[in-house]
Amino acid sequence: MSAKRLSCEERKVAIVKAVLPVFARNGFARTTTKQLATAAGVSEALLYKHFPSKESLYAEIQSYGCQGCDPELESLLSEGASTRTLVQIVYYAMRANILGRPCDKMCSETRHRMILNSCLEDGDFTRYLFRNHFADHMASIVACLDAAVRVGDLVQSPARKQNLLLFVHHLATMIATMRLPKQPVVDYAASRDELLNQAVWFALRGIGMKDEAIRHHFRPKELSATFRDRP
Amino acid sequence: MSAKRLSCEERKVAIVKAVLPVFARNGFARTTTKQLATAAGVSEALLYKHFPSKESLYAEIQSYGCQGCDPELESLLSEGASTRTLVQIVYYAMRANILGRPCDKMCSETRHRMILNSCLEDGDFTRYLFRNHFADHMASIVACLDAAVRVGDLVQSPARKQNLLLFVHHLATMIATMRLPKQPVVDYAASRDELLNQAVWFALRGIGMKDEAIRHHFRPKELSATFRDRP
DNA sequence: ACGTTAAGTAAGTATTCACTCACTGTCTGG
DNA sequence: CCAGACAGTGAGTGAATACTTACTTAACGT
Repeated sequence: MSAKRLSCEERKVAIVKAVLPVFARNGFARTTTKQLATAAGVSEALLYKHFPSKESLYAEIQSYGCQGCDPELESLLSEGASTRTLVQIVYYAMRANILGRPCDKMCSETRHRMILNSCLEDGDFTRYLFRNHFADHMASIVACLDAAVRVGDLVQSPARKQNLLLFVHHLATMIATMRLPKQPVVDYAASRDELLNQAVWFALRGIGMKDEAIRHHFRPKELSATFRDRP
Repeated sequence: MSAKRLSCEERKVAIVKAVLPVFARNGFARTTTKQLATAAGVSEALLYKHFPSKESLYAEIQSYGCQGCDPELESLLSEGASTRTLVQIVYYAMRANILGRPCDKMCSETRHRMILNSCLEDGDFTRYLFRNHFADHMASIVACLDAAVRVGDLVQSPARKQNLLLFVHHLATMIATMRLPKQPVVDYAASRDELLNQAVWFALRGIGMKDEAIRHHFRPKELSATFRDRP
């Protein structure tokens, strides 16, 4: 084997990166340390030089997976609370799950597998992800909801605002889940783009947006172009 | 050990029943044949008398898990296509996932774990479940949508009708998924009943039901009583 | 140049796991 | 009552796997 010599930290990062998709694809128990070593291009022994156990390596990839930056979402949120922003956020969330994020540290599939694996186990990874990535933005998005209500684009809901947003996220996640196996689980009889549009409509109506407002602000083609063009 | 002597078929069924929740909880790879034997109250050797391999036993529990009858849903569907029926079905689907089905061969948690495990693997189980349990009823539920549109309770949706129903199901499934770990993944800041109501509102709005119609047909307390009272 | 440090590995070991075999006890039909 | 069929088990086996040990080699400061 004989890997190119790297510094301790470089090697650690290299291992984590290489190992992440393998763990995500097979789950913890089905992944052997040999597979991990091969994927990282090093010997098993070296794995154990850097990580005391398979478990700790798994923990490492989980925390690595958590520290995702989401520049697109950030810039969306900075645009100020409005119906328009709200629509863009819902579209973006749905798109990230159905079409995949364009520039992402780990691919969407890997992320989904980790989320589901986590929910089947202790839930730590997913909980952390929600607390950090979701909770932070929650306030800004709720502000959008309020703004939309104020201008009459949104009808108040009996549901807690935060839960409405969770529901949107849940829907997106589950659609992605259905596409995880090689042969998709359900047939939506629609292209990815069509499915995306259908899901966004459902979500926007679900949070209480009026049809006129949806039709006015949700222009699939423009939005699609907006996100494709970003770096 | 020495289990009570049963006929071949009885023992087979007994093993499958006993083993199902264990597989569901730990997933395939993390479950050992020893655990399975202990759960079934027999020796590992006997397991192998009845099933040629661990894999085949897993396959067996999957097909066993698929053949679920749903008498409540059946009776709902037989009531004729109407907005009222539609609301009841959405409520029932959501309730079954959030509160659990009252009388079920396997508990809701087991079912969810199997669904997710399946999506992370080949998807066969979940696909089969959709094809058999969902597709059969799909036509009747779509008829309800049509009926609701006809009487003006529902606004037509840009989304395929079947997909609207899938979206409802997805939401329900994901809410249940969040509750799988001992410590729930997200905090909805609501009791189960409140959450159920919030999710039903979201879903009904999502499929395009007008607020007046929802308020008119969705009476949580009555519905709750209806389903609690059934045998 | 050279000694120290640390990255890296080949070849293990102990254990666990899926699966087997040779055997025992018990029901049943004649 | 007994012979044979069959439910059931204890005690394995070989393969795989998580982890270790004893060693090699590249890098670098002085």
